[in-house]
Amino acid sequence: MALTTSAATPHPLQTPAHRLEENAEQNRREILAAAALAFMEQGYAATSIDTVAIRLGATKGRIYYHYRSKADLFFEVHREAMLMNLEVIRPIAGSDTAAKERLRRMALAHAHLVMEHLPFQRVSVQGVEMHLTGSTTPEQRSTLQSLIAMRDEYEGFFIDVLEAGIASGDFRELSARMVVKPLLGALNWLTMWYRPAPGETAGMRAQIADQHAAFVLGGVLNR
Amino acid sequence: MALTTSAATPHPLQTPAHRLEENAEQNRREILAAAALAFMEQGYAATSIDTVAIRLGATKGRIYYHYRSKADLFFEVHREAMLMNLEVIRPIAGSDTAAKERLRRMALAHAHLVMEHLPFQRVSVQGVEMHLTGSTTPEQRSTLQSLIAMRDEYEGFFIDVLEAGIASGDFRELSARMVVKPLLGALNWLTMWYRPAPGETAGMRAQIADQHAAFVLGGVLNR
DNA sequence: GTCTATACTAGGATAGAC
DNA sequence: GTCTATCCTAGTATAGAC
Repeated sequence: MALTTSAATPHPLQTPAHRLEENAEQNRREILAAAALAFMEQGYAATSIDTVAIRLGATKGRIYYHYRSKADLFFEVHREAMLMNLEVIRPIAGSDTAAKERLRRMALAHAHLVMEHLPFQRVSVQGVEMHLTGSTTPEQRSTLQSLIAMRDEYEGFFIDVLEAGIASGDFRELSARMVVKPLLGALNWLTMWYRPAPGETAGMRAQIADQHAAFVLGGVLNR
Repeated sequence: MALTTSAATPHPLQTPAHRLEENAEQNRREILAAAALAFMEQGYAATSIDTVAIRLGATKGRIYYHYRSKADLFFEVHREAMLMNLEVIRPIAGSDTAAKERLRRMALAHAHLVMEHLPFQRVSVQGVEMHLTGSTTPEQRSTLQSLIAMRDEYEGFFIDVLEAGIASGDFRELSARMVVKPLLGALNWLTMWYRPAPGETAGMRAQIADQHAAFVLGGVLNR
């Protein structure tokens, strides 16, 4: 091995800036994924930074260099999950389709999101129950607010399609704000029991997603 | 105040044995209720025995006298919740009613159970996600097994009525084992968002329960 | 039966070496 | 940028007084 070549982390002067940022970005994503996995398996409170680090084949130091605190790490995982979901659902919610079909597609997409990004989605559900109210810094509180705003926006997409369907007579005359809870609850419950089977195919996930979409659609349909 | 009268805890020789046991039983129930509340608000891992004790206006000593460990305390709360649910649902599930109506009543009852015993039910949901697999003693593992058995029995009641409805053609041709997940998920999601409003009436809860029962019934109905 | 005092450990977070 | 070493608090659990 040549003594003059750089270590794993190249010297800034030898590397274009954007390349560096890519690496840093990649690094952070790797940490987030490991954290999401740990939070899914043990829950936020029971997860130690050490176990996340070990998962990465590293030590605390690496994590604390990139994230101020365990709470911040959790928030980043949560934000990542919300951004992902909004990005997928927003175009479907905004599409010019009958409420019935639109809701079916949204439910289908959400079920797929949950199954295919399970660790992040599990964290996102833990975020709902999050009990960080006491010990958070004012800075973290504002982060928490923005996460809640994203969640509200997301729920809003479903409320909108429900109201459209009620107005058109496709759906029963129900309270959209109320029924959106069991609707998303049925889908999010996947995070509680679904774990990918060893040799699972996309077809098996599609079947689960179909069943769930049919279930929640039936739940609001007029007959 | 007479000097000869007993303190809060009377001497055994002055009190009939069954009376003593009632007091002990009452004492444990009080601890369980405080623990359930704390576990609901902060989650199992983030709850300290100290905070449960403070809630009781007592100290750790009182709790550790009655329960060996925090895990045992959690298990007792969980068991209490499961016993409660089984007791309510079993007779409905066993009643000689058409599947459609039977499921509606079971869903209604479950929704009411969740709302009216929220702390215990929230713990029961936390139990599903429970990650105690590593650090439990063999004794605790067997307790955990019995809790899982109760949960399976409970879920079984819903699977049975679903299969009856499929056989009779009232429900769609779906996999009962699969659809029971979003069904109970929709109802259990109540533990995530429902909190009794300050001056809440039984009528308001009945309305929520009705909406939920209608939703899950619609989810499986044939059309 | 409940309290106070205390032993003991895990884990969040930081400092400084490399 | 990551590691090692360390500080420090919080919290489980127990012992012994009352």
